[in-house]
Amino acid sequence: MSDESYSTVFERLAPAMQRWIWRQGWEQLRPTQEAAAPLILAGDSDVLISAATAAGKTEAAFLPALSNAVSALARGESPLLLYVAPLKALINDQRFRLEGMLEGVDLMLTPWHGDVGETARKRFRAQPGGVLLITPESLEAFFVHQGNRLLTFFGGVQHVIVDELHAFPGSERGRQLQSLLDRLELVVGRRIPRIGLSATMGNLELAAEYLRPHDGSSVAIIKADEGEQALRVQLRGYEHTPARLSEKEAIAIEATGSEVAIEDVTDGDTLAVRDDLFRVLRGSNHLVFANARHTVELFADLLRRKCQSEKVPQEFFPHHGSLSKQLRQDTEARLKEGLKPTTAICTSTLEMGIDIGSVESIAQIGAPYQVSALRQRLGRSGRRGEPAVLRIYINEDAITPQTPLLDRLRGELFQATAMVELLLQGWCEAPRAGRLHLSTCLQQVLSLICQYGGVTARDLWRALAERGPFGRTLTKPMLVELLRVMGEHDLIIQADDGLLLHGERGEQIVNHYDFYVTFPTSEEFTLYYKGRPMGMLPIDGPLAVGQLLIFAGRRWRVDEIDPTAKAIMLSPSSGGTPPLFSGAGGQVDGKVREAMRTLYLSGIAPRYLSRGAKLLFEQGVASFRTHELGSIPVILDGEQLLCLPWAADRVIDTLALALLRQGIGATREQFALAIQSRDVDRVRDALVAFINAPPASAEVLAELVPTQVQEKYDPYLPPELLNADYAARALDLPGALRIAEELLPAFKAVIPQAQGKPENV
DNA sequence: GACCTGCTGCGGCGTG
Repeated sequence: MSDESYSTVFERLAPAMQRWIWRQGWEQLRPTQEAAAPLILAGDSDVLISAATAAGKTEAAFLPALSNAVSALARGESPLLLYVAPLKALINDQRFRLEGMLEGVDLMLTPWHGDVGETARKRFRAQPGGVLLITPESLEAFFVHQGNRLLTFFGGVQHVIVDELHAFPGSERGRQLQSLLDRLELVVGRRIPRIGLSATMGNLELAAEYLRPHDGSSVAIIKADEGEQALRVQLRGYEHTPARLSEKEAIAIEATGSEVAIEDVTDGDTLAVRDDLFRVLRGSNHLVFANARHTVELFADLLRRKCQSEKVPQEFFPHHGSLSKQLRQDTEARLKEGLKPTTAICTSTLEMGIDIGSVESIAQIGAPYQVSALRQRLGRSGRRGEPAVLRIYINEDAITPQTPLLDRLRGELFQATAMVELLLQGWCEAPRAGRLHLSTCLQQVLSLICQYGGVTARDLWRALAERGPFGRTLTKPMLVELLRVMGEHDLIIQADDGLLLHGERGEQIVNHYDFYVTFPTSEEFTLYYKGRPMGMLPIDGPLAVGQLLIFAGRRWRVDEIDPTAKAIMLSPSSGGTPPLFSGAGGQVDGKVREAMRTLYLSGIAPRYLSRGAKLLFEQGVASFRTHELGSIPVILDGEQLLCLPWAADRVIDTLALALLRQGIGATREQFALAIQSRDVDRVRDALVAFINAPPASAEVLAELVPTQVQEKYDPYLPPELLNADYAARALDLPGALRIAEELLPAFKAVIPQAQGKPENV
């Protein structure tokens, strides 16, 4: 950037913003800020700014947007800058950053989310304008409760800033936000320039289409030059070794009244991971990511006990979404202050947004599901100029003559390695497009009725589809069917003049505060110790008084369960197992599977693999070669045919359903398609039939899935719509057809037999 | 073989 253009942009900012820049001691603006400012100042286009964390995205958006607000003030207007973020904590952080920028500027700053008190709300309602920092849910509440005053509150809006944009596409919340932003434009009667702030994403064109549905190509995309941050990776591999005591021995010892130490019943390889974490992480700040909350609890407990037995200060703390706000904030504050060495063992809670400062290294237990998540996690590591450090820990089963072929392939190690390779290549997943989002559509219908006090079907079509974000996938017959079934459930009624109003049930739903949230929430019990809340535990399985569990990195006994208050009283205990939290599986991208195949074919272990990991890698390659999976990706494995399509989970699921439809049992097992048949000819004929006469749509296959209800308002959808929604969400028919063709030659070849597994005669 | 996110308006009562 030349001096001339620097000064040009700088001089166009409001004097108050210039003073703020001086106070920061900035000698120049960053290229992203230079590029964004003229576009935002002009106020006639949407802008998507994509950069790694801490790259000055917030300033790139706010310095010019606030400058526009200052100009409007000077013209005697009352401008509004609307900022939407996915996390309350992010709004609280941004509030303090913006306070400095607003010094000497007559703009009110209003954070607005569920924890914000009535006083601040009253102040904004009395004098709308300034900067409003809000969540999608609280914005929804405005439409529900202030439908006839929206113009008063939002009439002056000049820009909408969407922070952490990458968190939105593909989800219910994402669609809800798109709908609300469009409804806002409908209310003010003009296009409001949108500014999206995003981490690196796999496909910025799709992100732009998210930001401005129907017109993504008009969005100006500004991508920061990430620079060359060095990355140091190590991937450590462990083969399973048994615990010191078997389960039987442990039970026998407990029966005599003696206590069994947790270390004696924990697998040897798990303890080895603990020991390595303890050895390398002690003394500074780190994040250890685990894929599941119970893994977080297990390692937090093992490391805490290790600190105790070694008589050193405690510095390992758990952090996940079911822990109480207090416990989480204590850990966050300890990390941020940086006074005492601190390692948080966490789930994706510490992946995004909240300011915890940077940490020295990142550890990851188990293969991640998405490269984009790995990249986000890595973004937390590496102070300026220092390399980011990543350690991945992979545990695989020990190999015995009984070990199934799939486990011999060391899939988790190869998945983790493939993801690191893709990370190094700069690739990451693109958001999923093409979903119907009928659950969210139903919610928006109810919300629109609140806003306008009644709407016609024609109004709904115009608002949601013609100009709104549902237009790409929602058809008129679908909307008509949705409205019909909403009437059946008494969610809506039609007045004599054709106006749609809330039915009795619809009234109940919109009047409950849960209505603004568009994703489903499970019933959770609060855990108490000495009257102090420790966190929330989702209860799906049986839980009994006297049961032992690990929570918040400690061991507990359940003393009392109060179902009405949804409360569980605990007391400390020495035994316990981590609670199991339920959940559906992740979805791995096809590109990751392809990268795995490349690794198997090359047989060359990358240098960042530890000796143990290299050993597992070589075992995987050996099994792959022994069974000639490179040339024929199908093998007879006991009573089943095991097939390796090297495709996305969604594609394998679709293939399994295609076979199921023809009477052949098939399921996805890890990255394989397990076909419950030894009859190669029959499977080949089924594949040929699938290719030559494919089902008319993925919906035909989706009908075979009994568990389609997943989203909040799914229970209200009629079978056909639910089925269509599920098919668009979970299946990929074109992908499955492509892979079926690729697989077909293998089923024409002589299929080898897996070794090492006893044959049923 | 999963994780995360979020929540109004109003009445009643106590306190400074």
